[in-house]
Amino acid sequence: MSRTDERYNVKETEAKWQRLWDERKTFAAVPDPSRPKYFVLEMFPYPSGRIHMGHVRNYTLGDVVARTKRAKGFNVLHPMGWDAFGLPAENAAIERGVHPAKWTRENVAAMREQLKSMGLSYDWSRELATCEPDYYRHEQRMFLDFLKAGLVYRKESWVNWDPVENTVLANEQVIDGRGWRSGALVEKRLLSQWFLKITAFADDLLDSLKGLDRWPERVRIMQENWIGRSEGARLTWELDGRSDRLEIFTTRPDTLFGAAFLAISPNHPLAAELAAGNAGLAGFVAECNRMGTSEAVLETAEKRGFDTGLKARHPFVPGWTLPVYVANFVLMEYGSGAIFGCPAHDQRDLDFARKYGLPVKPVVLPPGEEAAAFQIAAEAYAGDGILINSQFLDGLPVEAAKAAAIARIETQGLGARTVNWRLRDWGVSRQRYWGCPIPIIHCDSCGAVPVPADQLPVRLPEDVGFDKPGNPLDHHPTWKHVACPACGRPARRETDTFDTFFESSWYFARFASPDRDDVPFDRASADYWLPVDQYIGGIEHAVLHLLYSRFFTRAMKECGLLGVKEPFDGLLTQGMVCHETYKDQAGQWLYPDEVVKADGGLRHASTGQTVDLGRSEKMSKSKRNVVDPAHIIGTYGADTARLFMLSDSPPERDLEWTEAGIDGAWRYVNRLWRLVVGAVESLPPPGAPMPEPDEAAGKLRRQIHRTIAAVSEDLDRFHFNKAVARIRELTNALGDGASGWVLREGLETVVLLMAPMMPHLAEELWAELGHATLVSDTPWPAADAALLVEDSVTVAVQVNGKLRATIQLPKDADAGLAEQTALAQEAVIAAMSGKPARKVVVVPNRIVNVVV
RNA sequence: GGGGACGUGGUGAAACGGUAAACACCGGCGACUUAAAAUCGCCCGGCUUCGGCCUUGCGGGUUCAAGUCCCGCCGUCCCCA
Repeated sequence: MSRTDERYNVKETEAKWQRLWDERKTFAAVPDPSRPKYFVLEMFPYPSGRIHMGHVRNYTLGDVVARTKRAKGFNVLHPMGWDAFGLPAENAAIERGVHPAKWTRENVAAMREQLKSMGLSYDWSRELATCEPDYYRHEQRMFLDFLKAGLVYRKESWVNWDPVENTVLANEQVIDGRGWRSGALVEKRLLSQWFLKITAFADDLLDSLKGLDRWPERVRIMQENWIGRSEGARLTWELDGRSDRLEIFTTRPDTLFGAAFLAISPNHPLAAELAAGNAGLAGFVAECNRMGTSEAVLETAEKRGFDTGLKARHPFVPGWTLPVYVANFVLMEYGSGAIFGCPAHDQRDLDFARKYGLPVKPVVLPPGEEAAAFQIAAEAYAGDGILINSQFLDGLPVEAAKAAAIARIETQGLGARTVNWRLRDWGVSRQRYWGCPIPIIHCDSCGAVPVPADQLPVRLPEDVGFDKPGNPLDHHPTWKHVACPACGRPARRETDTFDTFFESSWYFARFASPDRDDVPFDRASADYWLPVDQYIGGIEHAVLHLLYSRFFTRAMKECGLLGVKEPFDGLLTQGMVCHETYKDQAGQWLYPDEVVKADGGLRHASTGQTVDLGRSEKMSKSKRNVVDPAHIIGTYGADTARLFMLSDSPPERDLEWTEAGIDGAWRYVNRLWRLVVGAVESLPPPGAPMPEPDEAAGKLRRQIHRTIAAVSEDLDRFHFNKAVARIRELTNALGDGASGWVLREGLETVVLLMAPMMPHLAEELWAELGHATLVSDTPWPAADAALLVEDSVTVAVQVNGKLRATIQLPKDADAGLAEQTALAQEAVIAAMSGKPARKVVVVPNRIVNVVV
């Protein structure tokens, strides 16, 4: 029996190499100033208990980057950990009676095994879990550092309160105004909560986006929009019959002479004051609050207002007064909670003015319009133009008019130029058990007192019950009762815990020195490893996680913990893993393995019932269109799963999981194995001197080295699918009768090039090829520059832009020869049909275009 | 409502403004098999009078040359949510 009749034993082989990497600590990272470092990090997972295809894709991408950089001589740090605090653990506790700590630790153990079966090149000695005190103690310390640095404050803030469960709900737990579990109508409650001053860095967070040139443009745009810088002016208006003034914010001070009304938020203090003596207004305010106050609701809801009866005096026109409305589209959180409306130049204001019969006076004349004839009908004009009907602003273009208006506002002491931000400070208090305790003690006489450093960490007590609704920390018999660190009198611990984004905002830095228990990380290690050179994860974290991490890094820098301000130098956001969806005749979702293909249609595997095929969507439990990675890895092996993740779609695009695709990858794994194993005996030994290659061998060598060059470049640019295609091409060529020295060179090249993608198979074949070393310790192959130059090139010949012929020319032939050869082609002569060439465009080594 | 991305064969996709469809998947035909699977080989955008002609969502534009750049539509998806 020849060796090619054997089968590649995936399970045994993959386990063998995983064990060996582990024993040899192949991927342990040690700082080494003599080598360039490379920190590659994938977003760490929430330990749900099982990995899903999204993880497989994410971690495969990261592993390819890590292994490639390693082979290219970088000192690579590639760690993994667990984002281990969060709600699902508490839900499991309530629903199944398992303690969150136990549930989480068991999930971590299970997922670690699953990740290990993927053959990822992690330095597992740096593994961390955010729910352990040796991790969260440091963030308690940092929180107190931030407090000292003036980056933390406490204020009253609204929360969603579930009156049945006695608990605070996250926004996503409120569905149609009701608690997701209890179904009770959710109330708004004011609670005192901790905030991190992310707005203190708003300018820098925005400006520095420009320097993040290895981030996807769309992530930068999303952050830019989220931060939402707008320039404008604050301006106070006098009110008839009142001594106080009303301050508004506007981005269009140039349109002041087109103002038709003022509008204040239903939550504005003035609205509350007026509502007290006005039942109609009070009703309107209550109605607005029921509707919700998110931007989304405001944007789409009908614009409505309530005339307060108050009149505001125009700052520049004596005797001109404007009505003051309470309006449902004005946000208290934005600007000063009050605006002026200019209907002619803002669509929302125009709709409002039409509804309430307010005047519409144009003050910006669009280019090409006549001032006398220009009118606003159904659409407001928001574009640039020249000011009219505006006294001292007349004749100015919009930008100049803004400046002039602000100058006048400032000289008259009515207000000032202002920059306004959409970004709000980060509320980090959560009324939850399974999170990091906020290290504060509340004392009736001393107020909120930080827990002294020597009493950290404030450990989360594990002896808690989940039978009562509400936060178990509140019900704990002893935990919260402590002496005030300042005065010694009885006091209470803060029972809120941190938002879980807190943990993920600095874990990348902890990886630099995860064993230090005295400091979050040591400065020297952080200085060596940070920033993360390549961060990889889902686009869903484009705003919050990435922005919080950028803020945290700045805050840590300000506290002297590290020297960089941007945590992630490069960012790759991978697309989703999708699958077709299936429904039976009753409209129930079906799992893919419940469906079989039969006579051109789809049928239920056991009942034979017809199955309806739905569109391909992101794999999700609710639609049941999931494929379990453990099952795939168990059947085909990790390498096959990894190859499929890389081969069909570029990483940032969505990937369609198909049975056929995984089969195709599996066939390639076996084909390559057979090719190598079948050839090994006929090959010269490793390192044998190269004989003079014949023509076919020379041609193959050129292809080998072209492939090295192309794959290297593709991997650098994360064009993994193209790299796979190039490797497959070379594999096809090697199976085409090559032998001897060149075949060895070709096979070794294929093995080395695909090693980052299919590391187990690569190690196995490398050993088969007679090497005693690991592929994982073998340098990346170098392309021989001499073999990359072609002496002859194929050049396309066009006539009037249409392809008519191709010609062979020596590389870098001069334009004269190219033109002469092109014009001599029969097909070219025919296409020119006797007309003279008016012009001949010659692009060397590419194309000749004859224009007639 | 605002912001963004995308749209190429039956399918996933390639293509510094320069020969559209590389590499695969599906499908078809053949070889090897008692047979099937596996494997190997060939074909695989459309039309064609076999000379060619047409083809990158639709309509314009820039250019010697446009899938690629610009403008306007249509559609899908994502973000603000």
